[in-house]
Amino acid sequence: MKPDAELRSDALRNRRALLEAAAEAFARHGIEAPVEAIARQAGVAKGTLFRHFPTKRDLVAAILADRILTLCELIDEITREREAGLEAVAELMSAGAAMLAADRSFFDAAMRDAEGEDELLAAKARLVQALDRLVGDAQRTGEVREDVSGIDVAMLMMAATNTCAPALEREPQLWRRYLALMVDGLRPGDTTPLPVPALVEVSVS
Amino acid sequence: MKPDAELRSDALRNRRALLEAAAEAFARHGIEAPVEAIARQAGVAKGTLFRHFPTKRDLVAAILADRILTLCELIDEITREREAGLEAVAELMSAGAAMLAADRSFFDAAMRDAEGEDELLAAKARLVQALDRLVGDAQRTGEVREDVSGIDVAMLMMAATNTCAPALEREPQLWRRYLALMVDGLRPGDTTPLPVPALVEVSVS
DNA sequence: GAAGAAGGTGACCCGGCGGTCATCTTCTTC
DNA sequence: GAAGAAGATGACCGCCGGGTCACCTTCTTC
Repeated sequence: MKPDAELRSDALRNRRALLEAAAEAFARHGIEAPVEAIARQAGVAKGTLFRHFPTKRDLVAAILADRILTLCELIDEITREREAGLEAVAELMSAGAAMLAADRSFFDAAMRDAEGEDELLAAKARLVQALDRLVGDAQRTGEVREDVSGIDVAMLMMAATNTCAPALEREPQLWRRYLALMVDGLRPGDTTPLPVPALVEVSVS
Repeated sequence: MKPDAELRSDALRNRRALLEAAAEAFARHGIEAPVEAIARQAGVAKGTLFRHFPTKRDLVAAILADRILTLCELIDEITREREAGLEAVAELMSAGAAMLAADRSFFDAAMRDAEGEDELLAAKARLVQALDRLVGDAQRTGEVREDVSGIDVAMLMMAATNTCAPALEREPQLWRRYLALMVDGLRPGDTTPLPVPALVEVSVS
């Protein structure tokens, strides 16, 4: 996709409206939100949407990349302002899980294959790096067990919200319960040896 | 649906073939497996499927109820043959998670609203009861924290597999890693207070 | 303000899927 | 073995949703 600067003024406006409408639609209805509805919400025709994003997949990827970078910035902020340790990890997990809970499409999008979507792959790589640093710092304080990685933390965040997803309307905070249990599973001490290595990257064929 | 005994012999045969084909199709392709393919696999026409199960939903419910009752029997067996404690709970979680990992439709089906599907509601109720007993026994030994319930255990089982689901083909055992972390979260001792009460029943509008 | 390029439009196409029904076949019963 | 009830069939329907394209509109540039 062309850089924004090369776009005509009306095209740029439409592109932004589309991204905004898509973000809202995906959050509310999940990744299945029809492109037609997104275009209508943005005040443009379907053809316009497909001019900016040749496939629905591209649109999803654009929004997901943005979300992931937001998370990265949050990690940087926590790293700067909080003391390293389990609390810092828990704070990040809580914020990330809240984002996942507020956006039905986030999990689905995050776990999809991102092959060929460079922007998205870069965002994911940056996230994993930031998470590993946060977790590593916490491990050095002795507050987090040694055998978990940044990706594990991401997986647990997703696990806590995703399982509650169908119940979110009734119990919008339910994920906090399971996140707390999972944070307790990160403590060192009396632990079960982990039987399988963690994934190396968060992507899936 | 009529009791089997009242069915004509050919109808009974077809019904069984349909259930078998559906179980396999749902396990392999998830709940989205088209009814057409199920009918073909069972060697009957689509109309026949809809005679036995008026909606796809009914077919899913029938299979799910069967799966849930299998889990119940497993719990009974563990209760009889193993000593109560965290190990017993972990064994059940492992078996349940393995079932979930082997059947892409299990989670989706389990979290759907079951309103009006009496057979299914009964099976779910029985499962929750059995889980509460298993967990309660373990708590009495002091090996499991006091603030979790049977439903929590079910949720964690689902959380472990569901989050790995997109990666299952690459890493079919990955769920074991997260299940182990979650089991460690069930230990008493240094725990975070759980911020939200557990659900009372596993069903969702 | 003319001209052409960039962008916008929406009717249309297509494939997939759940579900229906008039019609034909098979089982059961006496 | 006749009759009728129960069951099976598969063409058909309607809906949905992603994606296309020939044609029209708007912006930019000189």
